[in-house]
Amino acid sequence: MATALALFARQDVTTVTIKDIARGLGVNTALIYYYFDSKEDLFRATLEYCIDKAITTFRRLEQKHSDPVKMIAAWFDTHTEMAPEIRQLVKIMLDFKTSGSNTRITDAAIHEFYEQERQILSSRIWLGVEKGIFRRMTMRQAAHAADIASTHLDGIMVRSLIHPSFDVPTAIQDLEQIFWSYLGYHAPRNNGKRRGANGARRARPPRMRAEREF
Amino acid sequence: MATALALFARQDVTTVTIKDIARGLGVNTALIYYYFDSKEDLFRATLEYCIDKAITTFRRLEQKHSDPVKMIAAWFDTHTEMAPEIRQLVKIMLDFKTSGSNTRITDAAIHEFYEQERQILSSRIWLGVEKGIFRRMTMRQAAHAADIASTHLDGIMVRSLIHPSFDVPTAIQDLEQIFWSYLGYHAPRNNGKRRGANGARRARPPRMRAEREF
Amino acid sequence: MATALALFARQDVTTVTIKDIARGLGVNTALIYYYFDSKEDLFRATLEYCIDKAITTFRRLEQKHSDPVKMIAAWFDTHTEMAPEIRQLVKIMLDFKTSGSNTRITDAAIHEFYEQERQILSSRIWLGVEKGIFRRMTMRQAAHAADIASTHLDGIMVRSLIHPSFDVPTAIQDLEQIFWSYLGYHAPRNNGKRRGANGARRARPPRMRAEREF
Amino acid sequence: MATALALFARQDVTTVTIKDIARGLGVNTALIYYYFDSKEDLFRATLEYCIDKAITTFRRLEQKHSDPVKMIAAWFDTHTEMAPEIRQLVKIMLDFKTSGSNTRITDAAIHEFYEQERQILSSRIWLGVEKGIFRRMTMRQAAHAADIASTHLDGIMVRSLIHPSFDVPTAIQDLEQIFWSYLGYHAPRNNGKRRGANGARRARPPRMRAEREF
DNA sequence: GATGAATGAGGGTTCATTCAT
DNA sequence: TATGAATGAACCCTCATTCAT
Repeated sequence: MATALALFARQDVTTVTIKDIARGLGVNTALIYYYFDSKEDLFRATLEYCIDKAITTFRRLEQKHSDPVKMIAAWFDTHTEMAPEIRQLVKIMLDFKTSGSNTRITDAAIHEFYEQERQILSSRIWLGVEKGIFRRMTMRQAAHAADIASTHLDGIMVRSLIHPSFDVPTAIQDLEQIFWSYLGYHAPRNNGKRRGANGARRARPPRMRAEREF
Repeated sequence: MATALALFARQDVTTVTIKDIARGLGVNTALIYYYFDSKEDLFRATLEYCIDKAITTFRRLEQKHSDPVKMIAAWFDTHTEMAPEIRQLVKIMLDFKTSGSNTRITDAAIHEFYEQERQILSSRIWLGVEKGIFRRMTMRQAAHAADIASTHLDGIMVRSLIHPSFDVPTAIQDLEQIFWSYLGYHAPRNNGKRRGANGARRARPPRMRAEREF
Repeated sequence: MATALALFARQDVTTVTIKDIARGLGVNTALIYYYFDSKEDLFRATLEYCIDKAITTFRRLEQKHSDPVKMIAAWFDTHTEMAPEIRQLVKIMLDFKTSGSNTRITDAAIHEFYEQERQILSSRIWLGVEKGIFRRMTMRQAAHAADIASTHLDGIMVRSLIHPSFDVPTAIQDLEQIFWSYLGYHAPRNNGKRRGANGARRARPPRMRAEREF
Repeated sequence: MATALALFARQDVTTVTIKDIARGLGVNTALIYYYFDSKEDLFRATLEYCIDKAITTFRRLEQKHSDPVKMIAAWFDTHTEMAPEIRQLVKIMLDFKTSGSNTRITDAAIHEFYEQERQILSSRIWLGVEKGIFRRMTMRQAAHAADIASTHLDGIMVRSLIHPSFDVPTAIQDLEQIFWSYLGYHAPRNNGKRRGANGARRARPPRMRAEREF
């Protein structure tokens, strides 16, 4: 599935042949049919495998960080670090939708993915609201905020699919800034400590004055 | 090309056959080859036709509205009204990118599309900055703001491709609100007058308190 | 269909490949799919074509001979002359039955074939009964007599499929003799005149003494 | 082989896969190759097994009945009772002939089957001739008579393969009547005693007047 | 302009068969 | 004996493309 994933992410699903996948694995074509019923079955399994991986990653973030701000920051960082994988996922979900194969179960998996993302994000946003870190809002609004961030991230992924030179890390950073502002959270002077090992996220002068917050 | 466009938008480009298109037109398959060199050529032409249409629409907006706020508002409205077409365009650009056919000329067309969008938007943002309607920022920052909005719109389109029930008008409205705020523009009390004939954009209670405006 | 028929008759339907048929015709494989939907469709069409041919032959006999004895004799002669074709037909009907593809329409064609055969034969038998040439019997019994002859002929065809050296002409001649006897018709001294041009039906010493005529 | 036989009889030999047979047995595919060299080998073995069963049945009849009339009557009864098995055998012999695999040894088995049948039948016919029960004929003619009955039976089996609703018991009864007549044997008034347990063989009014005996 | 007929290349899938264990 | 995994050869079918008319 990992091999298939790599190919599905690069080319169109219909352009990837079973033979390509078999060749990528160094095995015989028929062997794929020993493990999967059909190309569509493999595609479905790959998509689900991919979604599972993403959900697991999200869940780990949730367990690691109890502080809302830190978790959300880590969530953005994860998207920066795993941009290629998430881009793959978005692309495959799109392909799946237009491939005509509408297995109920996979629809459910896709739905689950976005649902999980929303839950994890919105629950932490809500925690921040309760703690008085973020501006007052309803739970519904917290979920809505999560959706907006998630939608924008999809946009970033698509842009980077269309434009290979698109600067994903910066775009995510921009989104993050807007997001903090949207939550009414004034980030402490970014003294460079919060940022993890991710070299991609280079220090940049704050683009907005503190008092105006974009 | 219109017929091809409709099919390309619904299914994957590779799953649309020349015969499908010919059948859709009620003509013989071979006739398509009388007008286009190959399937790829047709695809390219269709993409360009589609992009031209979009650019023309944008240009018209520019000519119609000299006021920055009105033009930008109209730009959002256009995206709401023409969501299906724009979704098509995004989908086709994605397909084109993953179809392996990297004609230089089409790459240019795609680039041109985003460039036009950015120019139109950013020039008006800049005008607003100069007029003191929006917060102070550099030209570069104005262009950046345009990019952020454009990226988010792509995200909305993708979401609606993945999730057919995704509420595009509301998502665009949310984006618009965030965008005004980002520009430092405090919209006058939305008294429902600005909204055009678009029934999809139903009146909704303001989701945010005026004083905070997220 | 004639080419397919020849191959279907020789080998198992499943062993005949589309490529075999195309090669037999000197055309490209894909061309077969230009005229037929699938291998099964071709098979079905071939079977129907084959049945039509047989029915046409029978009908011609009926129109040619008004005399019951002559028509029935001609009917046997036809089976002798066209043994290869009829053997093909029987084989293909069998294959069709075991191929799992149970198109209603083809079932109907097979049924039609046997029905036509019975009608043609039994109507002439009945005419002979009315004329007093054959023994007295009901119309139902006439139809039954036709069935018995037809079933035996199928047996002859199968035997010749299993045993390539099986002597079909003699077997048909035997059946004919039994049949005349069954109808209570004592053939006039077979002076060799009745037999047609068919060299296969060589003159043979009468196997039975005239007075007993089995 | 019994499992294979059941499958071969239902579907075309080429459509039965080794996996089908293995699944039917609840064993692994490779195990079949532990006992048989190839699919063809299995097919051959199955055919021979099937033929052996039939020959054994015939031999038993021979040993059981010394009276010619009784044995021949029992022979017809056996065909009525075991119609499904014999139909299988005929079908498989046909399939074998058209499968292209012409193992000498299996040809011999098929030949042996018909030879045994002819010997058993013709020897009893001859006995009847010698005893004066049947009309006078040569040994050769006795063998020929056996062939005619056997051929007709094949026809009956084929008919029932093609037409599942074909009335095999009645067809065999018809054949039997014709056969007695052919042998010049005037059956005693059928008082219902001779018929065995076979319910399928319902009493029917004699279709022929005694004095003419068709 | 427009069509019916024809083709070559290749894709998904199946299946008899083998091999290491 | 028995199995899971692996393979090569083919088969059916599709499709972009061409050609004669």
